[in-house]
Amino acid sequence: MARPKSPEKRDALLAAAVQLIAEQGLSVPTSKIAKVAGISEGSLFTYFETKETLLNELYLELKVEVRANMLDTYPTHASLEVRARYIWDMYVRFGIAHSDKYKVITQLSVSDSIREQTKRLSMEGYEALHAMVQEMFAYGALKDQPYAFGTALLLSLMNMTIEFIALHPSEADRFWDAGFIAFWNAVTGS
Amino acid sequence: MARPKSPEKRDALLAAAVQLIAEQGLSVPTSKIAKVAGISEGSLFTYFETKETLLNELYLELKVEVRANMLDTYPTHASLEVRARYIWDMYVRFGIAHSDKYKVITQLSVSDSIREQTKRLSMEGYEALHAMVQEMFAYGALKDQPYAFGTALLLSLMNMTIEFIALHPSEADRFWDAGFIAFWNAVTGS
Amino acid sequence: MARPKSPEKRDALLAAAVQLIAEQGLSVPTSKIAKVAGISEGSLFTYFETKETLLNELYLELKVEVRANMLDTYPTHASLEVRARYIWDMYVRFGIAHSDKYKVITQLSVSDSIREQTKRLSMEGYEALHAMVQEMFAYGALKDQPYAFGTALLLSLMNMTIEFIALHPSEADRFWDAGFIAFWNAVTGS
Amino acid sequence: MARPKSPEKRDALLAAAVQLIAEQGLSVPTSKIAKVAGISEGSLFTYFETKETLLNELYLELKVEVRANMLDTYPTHASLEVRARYIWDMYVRFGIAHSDKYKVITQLSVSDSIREQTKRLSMEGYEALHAMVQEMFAYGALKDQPYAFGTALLLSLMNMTIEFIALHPSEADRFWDAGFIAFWNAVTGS
DNA sequence: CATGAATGAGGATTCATTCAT
DNA sequence: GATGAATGAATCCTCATTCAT
Repeated sequence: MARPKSPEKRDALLAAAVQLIAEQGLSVPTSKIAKVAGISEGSLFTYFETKETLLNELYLELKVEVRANMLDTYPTHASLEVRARYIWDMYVRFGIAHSDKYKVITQLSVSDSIREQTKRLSMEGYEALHAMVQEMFAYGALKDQPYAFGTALLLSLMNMTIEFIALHPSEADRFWDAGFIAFWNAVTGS
Repeated sequence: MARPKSPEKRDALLAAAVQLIAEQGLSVPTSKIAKVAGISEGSLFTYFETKETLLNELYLELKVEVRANMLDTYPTHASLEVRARYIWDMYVRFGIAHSDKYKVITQLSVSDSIREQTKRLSMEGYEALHAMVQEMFAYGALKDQPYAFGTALLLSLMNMTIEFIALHPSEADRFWDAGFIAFWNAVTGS
Repeated sequence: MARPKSPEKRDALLAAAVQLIAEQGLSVPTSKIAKVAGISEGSLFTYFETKETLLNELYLELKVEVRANMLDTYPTHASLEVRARYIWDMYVRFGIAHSDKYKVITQLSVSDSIREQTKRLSMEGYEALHAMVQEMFAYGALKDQPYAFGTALLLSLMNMTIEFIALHPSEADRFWDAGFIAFWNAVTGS
Repeated sequence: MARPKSPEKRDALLAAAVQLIAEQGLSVPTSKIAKVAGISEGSLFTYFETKETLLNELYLELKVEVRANMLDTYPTHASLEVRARYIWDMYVRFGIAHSDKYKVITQLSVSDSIREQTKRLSMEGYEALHAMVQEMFAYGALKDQPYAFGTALLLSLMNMTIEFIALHPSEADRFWDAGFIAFWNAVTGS
């Protein structure tokens, strides 16, 4: 449980993994990851027992980063719309600014290497967001749905928006706004 | 004059690929696919030059099936809402009824094995859908967006709905409807 | 033993084999040979039981062609030098004019696919040449060697000359002559 | 700091390759080579990136050995005939004593796996021999030919002699001498 | 006889993981 | 701990040959 090993190397490995997976997919050899991280092939396995472990920890780390980004300075006391827009902006901005990390999360999400346990862990800590969604629901046609439906909907529209902007970067602002409006209408419409 | 290439075998290979990829991911060995299809390992390559080709043809075949399912009996002359709901129902139904095919499409979509050409081909034939989205846009806040934004939005919500239902199958109907309403509001809301 | 099958197809197969082996080596697939010959993959095996058989028959055929070329109009009654030069010219000319056949003979000679029996057969019919070599030996330092040594020597110098000319084609005539002189001196020198 | 790459294993692989290629031709599986070398199948590829690389390095190694054998104790200041005979003896002796290596060189020379670069490298370091040939030319009918023609001639006669002796080992000495005399007369005759 | 699909034993190479140094 | 050589199962694909049509 103790982790006496150098955290720098661990981070270097994860960073290398992000870069390489974004470029070449989940099948990148561990040896390549180690080399890009400036670490020996064998040492990778003192930081991560198996490749699968590396992938799971990477997934968690990225999800944590995304969540921190969205929620650490979340304006709890602002108006509903301000808060919703805040979430939207932080997530979409992250997806655009860190397209490699975004891609990796996407790849890992559909892969079969992420354990249930990891998935569960990655979904914790979104209380503020759930609350927000519930508040939004109150006004509209989705009022009887569980908040999880709302967050899934939000996530799906944010992802769609990020991917659409990736294809049409010159009109980023326009789709950024349009996406949010669509979300707002979807959830609050009656 | 020789034994003709048998479409049944081709289909068996594709079906085996669907089953195995849904279960085990894109990394299933071609040998397993051949075995499940009841065909020798080498024969697979008389039907598909490479594994990549198999994957591309599979992708196309599945997309074609989805499209046919959505559009072959599309009620062109029905009201906008009926038509929208028709698309929604057919796609979502397909995703739920053929969760293995649905998973395979998802996996292939994010993989790097699908060629640009294949992607392009898979996007043809959606004119009716584009038209429908444009009609919907006319009424709402998204009126200035390209129809592609609308179809992306539709696709993303249908997928979200399918996946949500897969997690909560006992309440399928409820989320099925909720998803549609969300979509309707998202696109027509002002 | 009877060979009722179309000799044209057999010849086409051998010709295709010459071309492809010269270009790509002995490992050319039989399927390629068949295709270039305009014959189906399986039919190749009605003309030649195995690939090895094809190779052996090809070797023999080429050797026979070379021999015919050298000896069919051999000037039996001409002077020794004229006869020697005749052999030299005919063989070297063949090697240069049919570099593909020449290459194939060379490849087959060192390969392990030619049976002893084939090698033996390919060495028959050189009586005139042996006689000539023996006549040459009479005058010089090699007088006590078996004629086979002389023919080996001749062959080796002709091959060397062909290969040298292949590398320096612009000065073909010069090396052609020089080779012959070297041979003449080698065998008749005292 | 890790286990260092062992030159013994590299040598064992090369030696195994020599043995097996001499016996079975260039198509020996890498797996067999590894097994005979007492090394795991995968390890072969830590010593040689590809089979082609193994073959090229083997070729070079053998050529270097032959050259060293011929030239390392070459009697630079001896008479022309002594020097010529020295070359002849060393090369022919090598060919007879190491018939497996000799065979491998022959096979590789005609194969298409040897890169131009490798061929070029393998031809360096023969200055003494070139000089010797040129000296011999001075006396005879070949005086106007480039020295390369002379070395080609020498090589071709040495190879012929080795192969002839391989077929008639009981009379090795006789053909050994005869070959040299033939060479001497070929090059110095007028 | 001709055809070319079917077969399946290889074959070169890769790669996660282990372990000697 | 760090290193990278060692391992060998696994993978995609090839190809001579057979055989159904």
